[in-house]
Amino acid sequence: MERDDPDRVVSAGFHERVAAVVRTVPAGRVTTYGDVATVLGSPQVARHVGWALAAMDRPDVPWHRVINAQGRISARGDTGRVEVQHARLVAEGIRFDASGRVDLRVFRHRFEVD
DNA sequence: GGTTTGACCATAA
DNA sequence: CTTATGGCCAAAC
Repeated sequence: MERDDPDRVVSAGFHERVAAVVRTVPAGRVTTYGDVATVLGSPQVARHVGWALAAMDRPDVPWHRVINAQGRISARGDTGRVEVQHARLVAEGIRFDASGRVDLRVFRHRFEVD
């Protein structure tokens, strides 16, 4: 990471691009890591999307609207964040089924596809 | 500077 | 449904 200033969030170009994309997701909608990665250029960088989001604690980035391709909230070990993310999505109108999954057919945001 | 890891994904069994 | 595997690439160690 940037060993210069821990306070100065991030300056990595990748993270910034991820932030820019995630910011375009409107409330009441969700997107997936793969989708964000695809918009960035390659669907294979999905892992980095999640990785980048982990470094973004800024309020201007709706990171909670980013879930995995299975319509589920991902949290490798840190379950605390999952509850917050789930609560935020529900508050925005996202509906989860009994299995805790989101219907991507309905809530998945399309990135300006013509 | 090589190895491990990771908020993933698709596919196979 | 779950588990395993390969892939891709940047950060962390």
